[in-house]
Amino acid sequence: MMRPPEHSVRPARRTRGERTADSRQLILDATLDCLFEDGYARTTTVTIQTRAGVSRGRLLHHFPHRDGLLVAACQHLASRHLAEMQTWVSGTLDPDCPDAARLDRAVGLLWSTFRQPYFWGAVELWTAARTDPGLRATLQPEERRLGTAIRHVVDAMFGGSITAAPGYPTVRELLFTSMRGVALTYAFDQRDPERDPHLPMWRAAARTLLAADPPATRPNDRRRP
Amino acid sequence: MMRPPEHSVRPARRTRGERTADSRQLILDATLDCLFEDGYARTTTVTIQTRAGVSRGRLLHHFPHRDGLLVAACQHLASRHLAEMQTWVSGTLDPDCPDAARLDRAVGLLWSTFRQPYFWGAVELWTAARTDPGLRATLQPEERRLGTAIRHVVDAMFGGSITAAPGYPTVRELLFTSMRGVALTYAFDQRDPERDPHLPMWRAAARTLLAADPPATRPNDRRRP
DNA sequence: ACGGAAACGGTCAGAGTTGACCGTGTGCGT
DNA sequence: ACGCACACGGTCAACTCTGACCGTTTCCGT
Repeated sequence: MMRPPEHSVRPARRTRGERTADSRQLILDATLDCLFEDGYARTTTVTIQTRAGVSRGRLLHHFPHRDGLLVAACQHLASRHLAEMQTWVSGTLDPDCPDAARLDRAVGLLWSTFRQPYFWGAVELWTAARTDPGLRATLQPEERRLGTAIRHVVDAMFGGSITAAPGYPTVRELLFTSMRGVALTYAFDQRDPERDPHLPMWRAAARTLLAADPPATRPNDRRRP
Repeated sequence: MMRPPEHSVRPARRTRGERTADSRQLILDATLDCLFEDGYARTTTVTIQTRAGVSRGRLLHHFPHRDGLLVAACQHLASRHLAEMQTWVSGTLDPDCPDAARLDRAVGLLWSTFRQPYFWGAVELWTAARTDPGLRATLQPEERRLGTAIRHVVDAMFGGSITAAPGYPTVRELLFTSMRGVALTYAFDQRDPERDPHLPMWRAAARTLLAADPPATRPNDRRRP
C-alpha cells in the first residue's frame, strides 16, 4: 500500500521486441526439452506450454500451428547446437597436445557429443521428418549447413597434422557415421557410454587408416616392382 | 435359395487356432506397415485395423491395449526380419566367388539391408522405446538375439577367408554401425542409396583394415628393436 | 447333441489435443 | 497525448483416439 513504484522489483521494462524474443526462446527451448524427455509422440502443445511456463494464448500467438512450432524447433536446434559446439570445442581445445594422443582425445570428444540431449532431439525430429514432408523440407537444408560446420569443428579437434593425412576424410566420415549408428542403439540399450567397447575400436581403426600409405582407394597393386 | 451349402466357396473351414494366427498375422503386419509408412506418432489403432482389414472388435480381442500391440510388433519385427535375412542370404550367397570381389559384394549386400522397410520400422520402435520403458524392456532382449543372429549371417556373407583375418571383427562392427548411421540420414535426405559416396569409402576402408598386419589394438611399439 | 467359451462385430463414453476466438493491457509511432 | 496494433490471458468447441462394453456367431470338448 505505502510502497511507491519500486524500481528494483519492476521487471526492467522490457520492450516489445525483447518480450517476443523471450517468448520464442522459452517456447522453443521447452519444445526441444520435451522432444528429449517425452519423445515426439508425447510432445503436445499443452506439454510444451506447461514446461515453458507460458499461457496458451502466448504460445498460440507466436506459433499458431503445431507444425510451424516443430519446424521452428528444427532451426532452433541447429543454431543452438552449432553455438554449443563452437564454444565447447574452443574451451576444451589443446593447441600443443603431445602428438598421437590427440587422436585419442579427439575420438573421445567426438563420442561425447553423441550423448548430449541435442542428439536425441535431432533423432526425434529426423524420424518424424521421414513421414512429414513439411518437417523434412525444413530439416534438410538446416542439417546440411550444420554438417559442414560440424566438420570444421571436428577438423579443429583433430588438428592440422592429422587432418593433412590422405586417409583423414575417410576416418572422419567413418567415425562420425559409426558413432551415430552406435549412439542410436542407446535408445533401447542404455549402458555406460564411457566404457563402450566401440571406443577402443574407433581409436585403433583410426590409427590404422591414417597410417596406411595410399589413399586406400586403389584396391591392389600396392608393391612396386 | 436353391443353393446347397457349396463346398467350393466356403472359406475352407478354418479352425480356431488358425483364425487366431491369421488375425495376429494380419494385425502385426499392418502395424509394421503403418510404422513404416506413417511413423510411430500417426500409427493409431484405427489406422492399423483399417489397413489390416479387421473390425475393431477383432483387433481389441487379440490386443486389448495399444502397448501390448506395439510390444508384440517388436517381436514380430524381429522374427520376420530374421527369417527374411536367412532366406535372402542363402539365395544370394555365392560359395565360390573369385576372391576379394567377395568383399565388395558383401558390403553392397549389407548396405542393401538398410534400405528395407524393416529398418525404418525398427528405427521408429527404437526411438519410441527410448521414452517408453515397456517397449524398451521388450525390445532390448529381442534386438540382442537379432544382433547375434545377424552377425552370423554377415559372417556367411563375407566367407571364411575374410572372417579369419585378425581385423575382421573390427571391420564388421565398423561397417555395420557406420551403415546404420548413414542410413539414418536418409530419413530427411533421400538420395539414391546405390550411389551413396560412403559405399566406395566402406569398401576401401575394409580393405585397408583387413590388410593391416597387427590386430590394430596396440597403439605404438610397432617396430621391434 | 449340447453347453460353454473363444472369436469376433459394432457402438459409445471419456479423456486428450488442437486451434479458433474473444477480452485485456501496454508499448510505440505520430 | 492518443489510439492502434501487438502481445498476450483464458475459454471452448470440434475432433481424435482409446478401450470398455454388449450382442452374436462359431468352434470344440464331452
